[in-house]
Amino acid sequence: MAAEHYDSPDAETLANVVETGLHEGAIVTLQAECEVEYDGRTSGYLGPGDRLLVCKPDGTLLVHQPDGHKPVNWMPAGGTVSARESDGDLVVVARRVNPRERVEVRLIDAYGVTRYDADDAAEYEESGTEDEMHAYIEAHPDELEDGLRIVEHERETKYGFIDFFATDADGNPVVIEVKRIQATLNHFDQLKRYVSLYEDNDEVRGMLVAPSASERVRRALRDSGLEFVELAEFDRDATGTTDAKLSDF
Amino acid sequence: MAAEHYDSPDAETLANVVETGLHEGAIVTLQAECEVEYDGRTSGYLGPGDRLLVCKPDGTLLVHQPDGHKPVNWMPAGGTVSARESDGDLVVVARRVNPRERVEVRLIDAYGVTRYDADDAAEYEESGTEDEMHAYIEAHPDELEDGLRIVEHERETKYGFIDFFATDADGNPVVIEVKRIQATLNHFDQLKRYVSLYEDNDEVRGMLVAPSASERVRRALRDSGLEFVELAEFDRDATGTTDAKLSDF
DNA sequence: AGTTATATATCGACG
DNA sequence: CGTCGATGTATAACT
Repeated sequence: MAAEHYDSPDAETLANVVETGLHEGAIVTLQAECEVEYDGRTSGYLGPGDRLLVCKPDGTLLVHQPDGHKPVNWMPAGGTVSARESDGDLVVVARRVNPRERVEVRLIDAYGVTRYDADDAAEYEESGTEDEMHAYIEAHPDELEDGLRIVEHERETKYGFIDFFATDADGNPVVIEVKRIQATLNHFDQLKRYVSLYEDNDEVRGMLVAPSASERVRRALRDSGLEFVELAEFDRDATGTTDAKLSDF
Repeated sequence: MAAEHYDSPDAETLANVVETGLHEGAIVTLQAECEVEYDGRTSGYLGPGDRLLVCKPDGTLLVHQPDGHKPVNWMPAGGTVSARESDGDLVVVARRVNPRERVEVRLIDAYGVTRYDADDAAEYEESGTEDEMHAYIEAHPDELEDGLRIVEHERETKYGFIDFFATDADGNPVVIEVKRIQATLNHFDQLKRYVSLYEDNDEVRGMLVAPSASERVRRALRDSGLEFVELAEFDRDATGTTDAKLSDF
């Protein structure tokens, strides 16, 4: 059996399942009333309540309340998760060094614990990312503007990487920043920063490529002499980078 | 009992526990071999493997692999999670409308399922956030520069919100952007955008306040005539906004 | 519902 | 190990 469950475990069982399970590469989940302390980049306290704890062998710890996508407290992978008894209660502690931080969960009442020896070699295959949008633009620069020619992809400058450095039909340089999602003011900022590298050249153009942009962003671009180009849909298959086996649904 | 566990559940039991549990406000966790499809903002496929599923009554669905902080697939709160039989397998589907997206998990082999009627009224109390840093600066502007006077907090402009609008000892205006973490190029961008609103006024200063900044960011600031002010530690208690009951540890 | 900015963001790539 | 930029970012605040 890949999963072993214990109902209403005592502190000793809990400590054993957590410590041994994690050491042997299993995921350990607990249902328990608990209180939580965090100290690190900020600090905080969560009073007693029923939560779901997930401990992974890579040092990940998640504390989930009944609502919401994000764990209320957590530790990312890379640290250590351990369990010890303290005053008859079990205390689960997750730590890491960089940055130095700690999550401490004191279990008041454990309803259940499950050791799960999960075997998973699969990797997630994703399609429609910004990388694919780049590949599509590189293959179809005309979609942005007639006569546009890509000169360089990911050009490094002292202010960061420019998505595309191109030339237009008249041979003038064009700095291009590409976003997969609706353009924001920060994206405008980013483009402006890159264009500012060439401010001694009046001929240089700046182009923000995205599926959409708010009126405020469009105005900011206009005010700075920059351009917005809408690119909503791009043929994901045409890039040749997709190989996910998606069944039809 | 707050938690009910079923070992090696059949598809009917699974469907019942998921549907009934979620409907009645419980968290449902599953250990199962499964494959996952996502379609929405992007699309993707995850081949068969052992994962932990977490379903919450608010429509949250999490699919966790054995490693890593982030779920490999998920649905945020606000949608619906449902379970149905298909070809003898159980299929868990999470959907939402805005944006329109769907996660579909086909269970190949379920090792265990737990219904958890969690009761949690506590709220997380946090200290050391950027809000508190703002409160500290508002109470102690001298920490940034002698004679500095805060004129306005969160000033709205056509290009977004300015953290602080202030005047220096000489009465010149100062635009201040505050970051709780090390300053990045994006933060520099943001400050520069706000300062650009006053570019007709040569006297206006721009100040980026953060615990640290990379050399690249400092150079970018210098090149644009903007200033960096280091504010690493601020007395969290002095702001009067903390009321978390942190036990000493 | 749309926009803006924050986050204990996390994560990956690159130097 | 630091820095930088993407993320199906999620989330809160405000319009």
